[in-house]
Amino acid sequence: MLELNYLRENRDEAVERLSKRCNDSYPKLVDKAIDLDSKRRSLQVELDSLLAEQNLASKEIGNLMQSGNRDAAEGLKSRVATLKTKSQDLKQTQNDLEKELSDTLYQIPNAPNQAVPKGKSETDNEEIFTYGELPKLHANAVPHWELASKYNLIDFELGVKITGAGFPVYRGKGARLQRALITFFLDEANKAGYEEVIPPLVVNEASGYGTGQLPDKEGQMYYIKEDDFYLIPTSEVPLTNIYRDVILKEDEMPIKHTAYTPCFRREAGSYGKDVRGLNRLHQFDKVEIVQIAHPDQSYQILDKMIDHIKDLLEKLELPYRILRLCGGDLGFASAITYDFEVYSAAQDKWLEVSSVSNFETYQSNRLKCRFKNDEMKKTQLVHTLNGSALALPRILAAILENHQTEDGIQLPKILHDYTGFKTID
RNA sequence: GGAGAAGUGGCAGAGUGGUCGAAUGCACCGGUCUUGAAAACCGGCGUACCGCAAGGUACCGGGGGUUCGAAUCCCUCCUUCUCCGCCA
Repeated sequence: MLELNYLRENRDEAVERLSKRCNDSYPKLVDKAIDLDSKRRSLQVELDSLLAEQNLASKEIGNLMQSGNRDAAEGLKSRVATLKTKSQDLKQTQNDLEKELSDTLYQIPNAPNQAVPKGKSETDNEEIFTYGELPKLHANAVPHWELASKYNLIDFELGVKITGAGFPVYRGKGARLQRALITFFLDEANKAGYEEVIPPLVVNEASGYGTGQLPDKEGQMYYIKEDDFYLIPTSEVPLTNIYRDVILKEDEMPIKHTAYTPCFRREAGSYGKDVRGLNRLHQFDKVEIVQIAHPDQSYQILDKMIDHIKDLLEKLELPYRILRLCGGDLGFASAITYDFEVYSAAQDKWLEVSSVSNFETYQSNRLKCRFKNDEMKKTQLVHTLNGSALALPRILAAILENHQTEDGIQLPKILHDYTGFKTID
């Protein structure tokens, strides 16, 4: 969530930045939060002095008891009892205020960075970079789900039988290609200095709140009722939560982690178009990169993460474009997001394969992930960033579709050593 | 799953109702000494909120309760360890 200090001291700037999201309700929420906070603070002052008086009186009672002055002690006791009733009342009011304040803060998304274009929907996203020629396919080219079945790479129906729609079964060269891509992505991340992690695929409620999936995206996660656990929708959740309630040393940063994990998403409400084949699944594989960064460095780091992903896509010989998301399309917790889309030729579609974001202090504020600032001698919130590098299914779809020939699928050179085969035919 | 024990500052470890935000040791930071280092000695050394400051308030696994007063007593949840059972 946004920092109260920031809202208090830069109210107009916050409202201005939030306006990029094109939602009228935010200024009101900001003012409500500021108002609740100031009430809470003045209440705190009142409560503190009341408690100070109680504490003092209690010590005095102790002294009186020891010196055998019972009557005086009893007198003070009743005085304290009055104070206590009052302070308990105040405490209750304060708890209510705090609850209302945090509810309000949870409803305010991150304030977009200055570079984020104002806009309502994906049509307002800004294309900032393109790479590669759009491939010209042969006359009989088909979409990936047909290729998958033709070459026996993925069995969608079998997945329906075992589980349900959106849980494909990869097999044969399909499974091996998938594994090769995972290894390739992890190797590249390792080379770039990311420490590899194998995290839990199931997280508790606190972790869900830490990275901002809860409370707003509750319905998007699979939930295990008996244990109050959630299946991860992305490894961002366990990776970033490693640093929940942690105070780092300044020279430990930036911290860089990568992980391959399956990701689980209910995708409630997105049935219908765009769900064919690998385009949208309930379970999919992803390699993620995450950084915990010094606030002064996070935007440089964001650029490096972008370069890392560009490099992956270019090595895979896939045409792609980078979009800077407009305010309306920006994720709730993000200050700025770049989406990478590859061109999937047979569908004639751009498919999102990566999303790189700087969350600034929005997540770290919830996570309470801070560092000791050596100069200022203060603890300060870190910046968190993450990006997909990369999401597997759509990459697989694009590889199959773009590299198909009359005689089979020619794999990009970089993968040959990883797969052990060059073509699928 | 059954039985028992325990959770205190970065770590170790005291503290069983009052002056305890918490002894002590180690680690860490600053200083003295030294050509330099080590050792020794001196000082500092949790987080958050309010305050110009002095200072105040909260926090001893989480939550709740008893009491004028709780790290200390009670309830509950979580976690860890030991033993038994089960199992990859």
